[in-house]
Amino acid sequence: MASETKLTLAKLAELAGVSTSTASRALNDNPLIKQETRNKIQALAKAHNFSVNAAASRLRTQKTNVIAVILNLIDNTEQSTTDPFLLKLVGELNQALNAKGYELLLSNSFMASDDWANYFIRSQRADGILVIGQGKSDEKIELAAQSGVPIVVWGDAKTEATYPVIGGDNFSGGYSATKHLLTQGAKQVIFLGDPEHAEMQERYRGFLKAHEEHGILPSDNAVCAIDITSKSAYQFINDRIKANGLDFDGIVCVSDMVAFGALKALKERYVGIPSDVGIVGYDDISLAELMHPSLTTIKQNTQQAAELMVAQLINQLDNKPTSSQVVETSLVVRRSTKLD
Amino acid sequence: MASETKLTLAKLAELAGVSTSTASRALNDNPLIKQETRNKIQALAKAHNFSVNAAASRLRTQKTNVIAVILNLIDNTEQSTTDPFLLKLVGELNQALNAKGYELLLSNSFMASDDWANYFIRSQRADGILVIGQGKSDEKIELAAQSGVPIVVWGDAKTEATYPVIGGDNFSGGYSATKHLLTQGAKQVIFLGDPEHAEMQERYRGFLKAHEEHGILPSDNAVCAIDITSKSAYQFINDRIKANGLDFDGIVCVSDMVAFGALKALKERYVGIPSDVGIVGYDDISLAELMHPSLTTIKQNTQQAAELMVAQLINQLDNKPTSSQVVETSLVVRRSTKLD
DNA sequence: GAACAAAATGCAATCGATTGCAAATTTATT
DNA sequence: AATAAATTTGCAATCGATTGCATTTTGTTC
Repeated sequence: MASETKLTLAKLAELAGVSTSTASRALNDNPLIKQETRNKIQALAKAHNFSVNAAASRLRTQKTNVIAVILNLIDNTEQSTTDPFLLKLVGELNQALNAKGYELLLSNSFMASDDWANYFIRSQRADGILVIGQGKSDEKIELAAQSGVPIVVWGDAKTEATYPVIGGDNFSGGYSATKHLLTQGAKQVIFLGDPEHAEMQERYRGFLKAHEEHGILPSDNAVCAIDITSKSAYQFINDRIKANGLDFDGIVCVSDMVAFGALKALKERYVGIPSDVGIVGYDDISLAELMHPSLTTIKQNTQQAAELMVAQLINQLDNKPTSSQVVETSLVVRRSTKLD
Repeated sequence: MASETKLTLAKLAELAGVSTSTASRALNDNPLIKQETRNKIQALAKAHNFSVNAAASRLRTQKTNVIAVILNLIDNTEQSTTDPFLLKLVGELNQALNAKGYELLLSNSFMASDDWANYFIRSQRADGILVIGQGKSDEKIELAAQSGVPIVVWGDAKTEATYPVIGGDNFSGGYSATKHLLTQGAKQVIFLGDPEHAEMQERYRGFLKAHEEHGILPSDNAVCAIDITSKSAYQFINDRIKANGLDFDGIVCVSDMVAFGALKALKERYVGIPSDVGIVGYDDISLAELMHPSLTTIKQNTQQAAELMVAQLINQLDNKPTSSQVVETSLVVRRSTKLD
């Protein structure tokens, strides 16, 4: 139905009886233009439903006002498409970016060649990159960062890196989850998740620290390296009990989804929770409190996370100094660990 | 560090000793150019990490290869940022779009003025729009569609509309959920969700049909219009039982999240599931089977949904005829309704 | 080797907005 | 009233890739 020919700035200017330069400046609220003129042109633009051609504007200004958000999936797990925590974070990033006048281009690490800097930035598709997840290796991230591209990563803030990393305090998260279980009287706590990832590694360190403080040695097979999915967790716990019997009385999980999988396996075997086994999740997704029993977990403030990430990215865009930042992290005690 | 000056097509052409036209055509694999030349230039581009300036290309070609995905939130509920189903759909859309060479610009209905056609399309930010959710009113959608913008909506496919709507068969979903409960012997089934929305309305019709077939009249207060969140559901069920006692023995929920909220309330009151109350969800999100008891639900094939939406959108972009489409919908029976 | 067809390449205009600088207009100053 | 200063506005180049048309190169045929 584009009945009239396309409305360009030039045509709008003509309608207003001014030059395109004036029109352009007026729309951008440039103080060079008399207030009255600005008002008039802005009103006219609104009346005619005019909106600046983004492609042309980006070409000319060399700025897109778009930020690429990359879900950095871990190969061969489908964590990201399923995990509500990550998607929640995407939602929060969307809000935070919009608040600062940016739009969000969504990608995952499977698409978009391996050279992010090239694909997103040099091609002028976006001004900066937000990465969700460090993955097992950070080569792609490092590569992009090396080439001077504005980039911020959600991961473990303690990571030594050339780019800022925003993340919860994983050490303290792992520590307080474990300590909580030990304090409740657990003697054999297992760690459910792959300590190879940067974030998990820190949590595992916290796990060890808590044990140390309690003067307890984790059992030999305390570390259970599994994929970060509820399915893996379910299978693992099943197999473990089948093979060894119930040789643990507490579980520290690396995500709520993992905890749910474990919970299911335990319930099916009529293991009492928390009487026989206490269980702590990570993330505090909205379902955690809906579980039965409700899930004790480590809460990470996603809204704050998103705001910090965006703030650090904007710092880079403005050539200001940047730094890694830690997001609030706290233990939320619920029924999966609490014996009334 | 962008040490060298920015690499443009012109510079690349110079390096290759050809004109920019040839370089451009070579990169686009235009058969006008000798195969040998094409190979050479493509190799050179790769070697120098060249990638075409998207802004310039979009300006010239009048095509962005970007699709805007709008999470059409229902005012004053936060359904969308929390509901895993919707976010899952976004993930699937991302895959489906990428497979067709499009990128995904994420938005929600709060930002981006009210005039979507204007904001996204006329401004040349995107070539088309995918809307997730019809909301309570479709004015914004209708407005955009009226102005001839390529647009496809996830909602109820039976909706009479000028734009194609992709959705599950809500009537049949509501019907089979209800029928299943009645067949299991339920006498007083309630409908948990707001029948004002197009999708829910259809499901409610199915609910009525099933009752009719069983020769049962739904009770007066069978319809429970609540927000589509687990919290509302939890509160509602709590209040209801407090006020009326347990005056129902089956619940048809409009989403799994709603079902979870109801489930929690029931469990806290030691209502037996499914012995006292059977419960059916909708969507089959990954957590449905992890619940205890696992949740009987209506599964909607999100991958197929995404593919259909993208296909219909591309039809519009190609000026081919389009149509609303129905996505596979099936009852998945689990423990929340099945008395062994 | 001339004549013509086919294949390959290049020229130059174009997409639409922005912005440095120059020009025109208005206001202030003496 | 004349000139300087300040305020507004307009001219024209620019961002970088694409493409219709013209031109050159290569190949074919007699």
